[in-house]
Amino acid sequence: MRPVVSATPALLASVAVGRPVRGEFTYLVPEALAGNLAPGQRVLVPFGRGMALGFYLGPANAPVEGGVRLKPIQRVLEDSPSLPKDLIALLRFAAEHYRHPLGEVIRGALPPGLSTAVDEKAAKADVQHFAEAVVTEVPPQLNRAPAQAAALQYLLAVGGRAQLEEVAHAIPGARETLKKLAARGMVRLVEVVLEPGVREGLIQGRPDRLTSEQDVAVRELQGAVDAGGFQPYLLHGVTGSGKTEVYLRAVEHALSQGKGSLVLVPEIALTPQLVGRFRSRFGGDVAVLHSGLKDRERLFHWQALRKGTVKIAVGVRSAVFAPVENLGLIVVDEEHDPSFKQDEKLRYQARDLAVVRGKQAGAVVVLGSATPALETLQNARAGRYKLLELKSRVDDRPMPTISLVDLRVERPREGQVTEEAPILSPQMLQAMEETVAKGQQVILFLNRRGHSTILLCEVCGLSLKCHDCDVCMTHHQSQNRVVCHYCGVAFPVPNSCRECTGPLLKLGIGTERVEAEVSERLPGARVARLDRDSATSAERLTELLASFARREIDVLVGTQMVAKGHDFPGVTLVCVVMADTSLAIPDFRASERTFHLLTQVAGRAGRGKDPGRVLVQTYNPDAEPVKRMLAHDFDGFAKQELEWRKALAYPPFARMAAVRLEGEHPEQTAGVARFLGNLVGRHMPPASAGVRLLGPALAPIARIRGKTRWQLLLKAPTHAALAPLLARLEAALADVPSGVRVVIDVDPGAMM
DNA sequence: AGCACGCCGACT
DNA sequence: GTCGGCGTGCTC
Repeated sequence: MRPVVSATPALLASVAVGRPVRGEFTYLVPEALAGNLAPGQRVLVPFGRGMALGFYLGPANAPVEGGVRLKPIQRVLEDSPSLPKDLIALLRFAAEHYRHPLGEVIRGALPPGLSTAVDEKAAKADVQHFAEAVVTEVPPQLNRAPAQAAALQYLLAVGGRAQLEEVAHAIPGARETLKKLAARGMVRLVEVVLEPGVREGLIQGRPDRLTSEQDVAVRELQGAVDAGGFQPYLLHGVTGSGKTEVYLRAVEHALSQGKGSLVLVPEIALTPQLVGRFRSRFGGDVAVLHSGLKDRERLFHWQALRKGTVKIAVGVRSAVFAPVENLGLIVVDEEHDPSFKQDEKLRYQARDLAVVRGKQAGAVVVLGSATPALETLQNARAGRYKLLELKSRVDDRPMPTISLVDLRVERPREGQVTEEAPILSPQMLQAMEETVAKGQQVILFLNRRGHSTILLCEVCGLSLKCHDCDVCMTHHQSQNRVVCHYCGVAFPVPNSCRECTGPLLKLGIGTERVEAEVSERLPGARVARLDRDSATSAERLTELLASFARREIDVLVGTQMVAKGHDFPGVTLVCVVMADTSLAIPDFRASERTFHLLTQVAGRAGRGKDPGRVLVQTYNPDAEPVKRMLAHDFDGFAKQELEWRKALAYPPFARMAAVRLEGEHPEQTAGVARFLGNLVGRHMPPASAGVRLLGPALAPIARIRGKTRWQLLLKAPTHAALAPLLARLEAALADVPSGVRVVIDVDPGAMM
């Protein structure tokens, strides 16, 4: 019997609108479009007063309740969907899990060229202009043309070839000058039409021998790629054990099987070597995605990946949404790194989404680290991830020897509190002297910017604090200012106490002060500093790193920027100026962070032919992370830390969420806080569900820019137990006055 | 996010 | 009497 066909119901479409509104919207499908819609397509829809960019998600089955007047889809903006199916699934998951409007999530994942309501446009190929020197030295006939001489000089200094843009940046007006030089035949101007990813790349050999551990890991991964399907791995390899080569081989293998790969790294600027190795190994088959890309380049890479002409994407956390076709492999390098967490808009953890994406796409996922996040380690222990270990370094290089300097005993100088309390113990100074004398390099690590971190009145004992935030102002000598590291406000250094005009003591050390002291105590050494203040731009950062790699610097003083995956073979000594700084932070991950940081920075030592040595100054030699790091005992540390976390039900044994609010008017903010606090109280799941409030209900945690910030912390055994409560809260946010900003942060990373 | 609606102060 | 301040609320 034929089913009764009722009068043709209007075709309905479910559309996510690229505006910060929750939910999906239902639109009528005009007859003309009926056959032309595919999920993932960008469409133009009437929304409110005007038009909005929308994303067609699929047919809508039920018309919405209540008498809403449905509007028709206005237009389809592209023939084939920008969004592949598997990405839609991932974005849906992210929107739901991290409680963010789907339309916004989708829009945020697209390159700028596709995130506005305009018709599809193909990205134009990128053209780069190069200048190449034809001569090898500045000829005398340029004596009377200083500008041309300077431009040519620059070109020769950088190896005879540079991008026009770069020269023009260094020497204003160089574009014209170089044209004149070209007319004289001294330089050649070359136009290079770039294929995706083909950039300057050093050709670096593919080592033909792997360590036996690397070999085991590579074979395992290749097998998993061949088998197809989801399989997550934890690649736990000590620093210098050659994890990158394992990634490269796995990606190579996936490529040979026609499968695409996605490689996530914490920060491109800090990992130029890794990017360089991918480029030189795979050339035009790699798209490198980072925040420095111009809109056009971003669009270009997106489309190249979408079409499948480029099969490998290397990028920062947002690249987890890159449209890699036929995805076979996902790599997350330094998976423990906190920069995989996005802290605004969609508050996602890219490492976690990478695993979800792998599951949805049926891909192999490799999370690699020398010091895995405890979450990841627990997943491996529970058998959810397969464990691959690299316990020895490549070329049989020994692990660096680590020793402690107990600052309670070894006072750097006779230790009265003075304005210029010294920082470097005799042992550390001596080690540095020896190292520099041998022509080797030193890294000095201190996780604090500035000169001194506290300005304390000698008479009344008050310390200088930010007017708006409850934190001490840090003295930055180079700018001759005091700066609030919380809100960024800065003003000239006061020469006396605000309250009683007493003299100010400068206490608490930062990298600036360390740099000054090293320069003073090691007069012959070339000293530089690497932190957010000195590396003002990405170029400046690359420049500093390159200069250190070229051994133009003997001692590099820096914050965590120096700790990440750099490979400087000349570094044989790593000094930790004070291991205790990150331990005092009131965060349940403080200990883990400290261990990670210390291990990462120690791993910079001895990556060349000479053995490495690490010296750690501390006031707290019994602190667990310090003690365990000394013994290279990650497993012992992790075991202890996991037991503690389990006993107190912290992640990875529980899920957490923070509800944070911030408002202009204290009373209004407090009112909203009480309102939300009550709401949570009223809708708290039964005790059996295990959802708990952490600490005092809603408590003010900080002041920033004069606004009080409140926070409510929730802990639950599973995400499923937490989600309904969050949904409840989210629904109530509609009633919150606009003067108060509320953010729900699921699994809030380091916040406590 | 836009972009309205809406109810109180300084202007022709 | 009206222009316009931005608080509040809605968008298929």
